[in-house]
Amino acid sequence: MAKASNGALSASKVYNNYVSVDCVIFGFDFTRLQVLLVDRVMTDPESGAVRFNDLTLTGNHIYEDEDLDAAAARVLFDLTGLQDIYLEQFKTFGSPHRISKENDRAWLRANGRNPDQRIITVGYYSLLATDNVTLEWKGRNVQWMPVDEVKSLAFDHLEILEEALAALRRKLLHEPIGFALLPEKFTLSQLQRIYEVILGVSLDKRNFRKKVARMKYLVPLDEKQKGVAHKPARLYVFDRDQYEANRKDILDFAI
Amino acid sequence: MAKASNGALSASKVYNNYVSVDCVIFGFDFTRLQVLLVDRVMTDPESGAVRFNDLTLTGNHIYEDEDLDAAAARVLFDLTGLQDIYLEQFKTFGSPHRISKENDRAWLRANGRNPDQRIITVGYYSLLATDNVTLEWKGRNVQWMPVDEVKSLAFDHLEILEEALAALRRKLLHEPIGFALLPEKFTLSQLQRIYEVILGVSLDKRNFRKKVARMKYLVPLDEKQKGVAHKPARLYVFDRDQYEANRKDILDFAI
DNA sequence: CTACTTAGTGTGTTTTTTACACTTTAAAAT
DNA sequence: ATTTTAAAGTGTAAAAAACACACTAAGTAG
Repeated sequence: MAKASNGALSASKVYNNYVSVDCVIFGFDFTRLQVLLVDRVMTDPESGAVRFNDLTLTGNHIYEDEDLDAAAARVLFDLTGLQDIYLEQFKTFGSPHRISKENDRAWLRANGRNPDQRIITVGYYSLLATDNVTLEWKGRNVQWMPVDEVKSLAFDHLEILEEALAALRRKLLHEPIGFALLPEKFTLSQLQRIYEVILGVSLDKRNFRKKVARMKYLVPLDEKQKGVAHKPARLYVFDRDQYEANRKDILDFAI
Repeated sequence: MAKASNGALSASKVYNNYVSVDCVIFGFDFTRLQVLLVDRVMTDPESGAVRFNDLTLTGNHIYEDEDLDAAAARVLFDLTGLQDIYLEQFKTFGSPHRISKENDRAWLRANGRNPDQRIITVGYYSLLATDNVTLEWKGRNVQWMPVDEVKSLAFDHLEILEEALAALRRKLLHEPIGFALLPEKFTLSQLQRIYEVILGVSLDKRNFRKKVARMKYLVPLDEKQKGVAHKPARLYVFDRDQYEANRKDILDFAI
C-alpha cells in the first residue's frame, strides 16, 4: 500500500514519455461505489463543433525522478486535492496496441502526441469517501459515476477500471482497507455497508456481527451515536496495532 | 494469466530502453521450491581479475512492438527453451533509485549502460516443474537455488523475489495453479505436496483428502500408479471445464 | 404519545475444521 | 516363500463457523 506524499512538489519536472500511471479513484458514500471520471471533449479545430465527448480515467506521465507510487499520489492530488490516501498498484498495461480506436488516435494527434508511440501505464486504484472530495480541476469537468453504470470509456480505460474493481474486491476480502472510508469512530452498520456496497452483496446483520465480534482489533467504545432519529448505535474503533499483531496468516485454500 | 507464445519470433527487434520485464522462475520438484538464477561475474578489464560474482534474476528490455506478457514469455523461453508456461504479472518496480549499489552501477557502466537511467521493470513469476528444464543458456551460468537459501541478489532482485513469492502463495491459495506442476494423471499425495512445499507448511493427509473430495473438478480415475515399491495410489485428473463452471466466487472476508 | 427508523440480539441446523493412528498393498530384500 | 519397507488409504468425535431466520429496544420527529 502506498500513501500519497508530497512528491508533487519535489519531483523534477521532466516527463518520462514512455511510462504513465492511471488512477482509478473509487468513491464510497454508503449508498454506492462510484468512480471519478474526467470529461474528454474533442472539438473540430476549424468549425469548433464537438467531434466527440466521452470519459476517461485520470493519469499522467511520471516524472523522470519520481517513484511510481509518488506519481500516482500526485495524479490523485491534482484531481482531488487529497493527500495520504489509500493507493494500491494493481496491474501494468502495456499492449503495443493499447491505443487503437480512431477517436483516441485523433485526440492524441490533436494534443501533439504520436498515437503510435506505445505508453506503458501502471494502474493504481484508490478508495476514499466521496464526500471528502471537492470536485474542481483546472476547468476540466470531473464527475462521479456509479461503477455499474460505466459502459464505455476512452482508450483501454474500461478494461483498466474492470481490473481495478476486481483487485479492490479481492483486497477488501482479505485486508482491512474499508476503515479508510470510516470516521475514527464508526458503527457496525456502517462497516457492514462497506462490504455490501463494494462487493455488491447483501449480508445478514446478525451473522455479520457474529463474525466481526471475533476480531479483537474491532474495539467497542462506551459511546453512542448522537442526534440520530432512531436508536443510537454503539461506536467502535479500529485498532491497527492489534490487527498487525494478531494477523494470523490464513491458510485456507479454495484451490 | 499469460501463456508464453511465440512472440519471441514475431516481435520487432528495437528495444524500449525504459521498460523491462523481470521473470522470477520458480521450479518445483516435490521436495522444495527453487528459483532460477543467473550468474553475474564482473572481471576487471585490465587484469582480468574477478571483481565480484553474484546472482541475478533474469529479465530483458521489451521490444517496441511487443506486449508485456509476450516479453516475459520470451525471457522465459530464452532461459529455459519452454513455451506455454504459466506466467503471471505481479508487480511493477520503478523507483528512480532502484540501482544504487556500487557493484550494480559498475556493472551497468561496464556494459555500456547509464546507471542513472531509471528503468521501469514489470515483474512476472512463473511456476514449472524443475525437471522440465534443461539448463543451458548461451554460455552463461544458470542455476536453481532453493528460495529459502537466497540471501542476496544483484540490483533490487531480492525484493522482487520476495514479492513474487508472496504473490505466488496468495495465488496458490485461491486458484488451481498447482496443476501446472503435475502430469495429467496424478495422485493426491502429489497434489498435497505442492501445497506443503510452496506454502511451507505441513498438512494432515486425512483432512487434506476430505477437503479436496469436495472439489468436483478433481476426478478420480479407475487407474493406479504402476511400478512403485509400495501400495500404488489412485490417479486423478483435473477437469478444467468443471472448475470454470462451478467456480463459486467465494465471499469469505477475513478483513 | 404515536409513528418512524435503525440498532441490537439468539437459536437450531448444517457445514467445515481440526486432531489423531492403524490397515492395506505393492515391490524389494532376504 | 517370507519378511521388510514405503507410501496409500481410511473414520470419528469435538469444536468452530456458516447459515437461515424475526422480534424487541431506543432514540427523534411530528
